[in-house]
Amino acid sequence: MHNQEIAWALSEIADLLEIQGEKPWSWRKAARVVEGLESPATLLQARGQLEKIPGIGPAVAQEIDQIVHDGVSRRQRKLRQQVPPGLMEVGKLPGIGVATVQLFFRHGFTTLEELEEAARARKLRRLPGMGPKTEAAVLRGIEFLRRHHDKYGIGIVKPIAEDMCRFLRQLAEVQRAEITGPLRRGQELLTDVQILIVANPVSAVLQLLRRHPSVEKVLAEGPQSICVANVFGLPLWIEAVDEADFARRWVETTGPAAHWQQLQSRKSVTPANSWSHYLSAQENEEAFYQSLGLPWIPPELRANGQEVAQALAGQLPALIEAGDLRGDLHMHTGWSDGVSTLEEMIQAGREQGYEYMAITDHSRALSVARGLSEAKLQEQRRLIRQYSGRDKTMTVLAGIEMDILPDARLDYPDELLEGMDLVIASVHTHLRQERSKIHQRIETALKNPHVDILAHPTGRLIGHREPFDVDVEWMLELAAKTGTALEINSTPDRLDLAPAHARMARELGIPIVINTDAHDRSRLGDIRYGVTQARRAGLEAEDVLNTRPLKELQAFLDRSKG
DNA sequence: GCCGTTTTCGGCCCGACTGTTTTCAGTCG
Repeated sequence: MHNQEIAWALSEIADLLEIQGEKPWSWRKAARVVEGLESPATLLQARGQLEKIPGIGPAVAQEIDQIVHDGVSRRQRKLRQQVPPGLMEVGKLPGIGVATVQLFFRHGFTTLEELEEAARARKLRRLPGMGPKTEAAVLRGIEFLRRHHDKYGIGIVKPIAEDMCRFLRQLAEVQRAEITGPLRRGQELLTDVQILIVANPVSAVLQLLRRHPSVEKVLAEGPQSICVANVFGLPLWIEAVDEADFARRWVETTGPAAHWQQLQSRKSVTPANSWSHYLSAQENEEAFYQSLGLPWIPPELRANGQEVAQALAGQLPALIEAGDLRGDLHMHTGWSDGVSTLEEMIQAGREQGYEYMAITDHSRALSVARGLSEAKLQEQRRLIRQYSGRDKTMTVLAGIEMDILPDARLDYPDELLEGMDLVIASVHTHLRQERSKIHQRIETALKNPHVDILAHPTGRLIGHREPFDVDVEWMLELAAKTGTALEINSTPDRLDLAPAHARMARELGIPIVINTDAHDRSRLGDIRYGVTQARRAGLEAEDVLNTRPLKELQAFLDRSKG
């Protein structure tokens, strides 16, 4: 069982307890701790070492025992019975907290449907503490949730799919197992996992899958395929194909439909009668595309079919790869709201094989995140430079993720910023300001000569929160003028800039950086999601600032300070 | 529920805005 699955179970317990009026601090903390564990919690559980982890006491440890053993704990089952299932959904509405959920519950509203009906009938505004605005917000929120219904973020889906592929590959009956479908194209939100296998005998593999410990139930089944749901209801499709047909089916299932249709229309230009011949003969994608007179098109570029014309014209970009990155320029430590220590983060950066990295904790205004006072920041900077000086193989930059304040001022004075190796500016608060105010804030940051990078430029949280009200084209044009770099944030919930915007940024010649924003050393690996995002935007290594050698990066950072 | 003491009980990230109210509870990051 994946640590993430255990963390979700603990979070669910926390949510359920909270709705019942309890204060489940330790359950939330335990969830966060388990999520960030280096080694599998199942292993620690088997060795009886769970309780040794700070944040996990006897009660939580016992809970994890049961979750690992049975998939759910007794407490979870009991709590689920006590709380109407629809209420959990209600709690996800933006602007609706526990207290309001409880209020709704007391007045007999336990599902989104009931709430929607009441809101439309203008009855919700009559509840104590409610008004027309909240009523409208509830309707907007319901619409938002509907749009993201049954969708899972790539950060959740990909590890599950990879675990399943690993499991399949180590079976003697399986010759090949590959992720396919929208996940392979790097889509941000997904409804399922699709895996293509070559196996013999197929029936033995399907039989095994039915009894796989992560499988909660079988949703559909045929002679060549099976669809199972894991404990969190995520459907996994596993389809077996003949080895000779693998490449064709892999391309077809990777999709999307428009890309496949374009390929089919190429049948006429390939040698006579060869379509079916090539289709069955090819076992790898390169050969398959070649048979259609095309170079191989990376999955991230497969879209509306225009990429086929681009490929024909020999204009496919040489997409950036994870190995091109020489450093990560945005991460947190325990000095602010990170989990790992400064030393641990630096060590983790070393293990990533980076040439350089930047420590960028939060600034003082973000008190929730224990943002650093000026004195603390200077103390940290001193420490970082000590570490960096000791290591000849990797440079650690002393940076800061500085808040852009609600009144469009920056959180630190220029004199302090000037002394930092790297300055990131971010909007974290007052996200619902009107556009003119948001623009004013972004303008201040971009125009400041000490600001090197604007982080998560639109503030979106995929599936949770819309971007703040910003005219992205306006922002990109300004960034191009000021020469400020824009970030592709690799946190799977953010992936901000979105590919379309990153593409525009590239066209405008804006330096782009791919960062993790890791709050935990184990999350430095999330950089791959940012790279996927960059590939979907058609970015090449040279478009990305942190693929460049330290000297060139340094030249960029010093550009405005001379 | 967990932790760490000023060690067996109290604190648990905290300040400001929003939408509702006429002084504040609730939400958010």
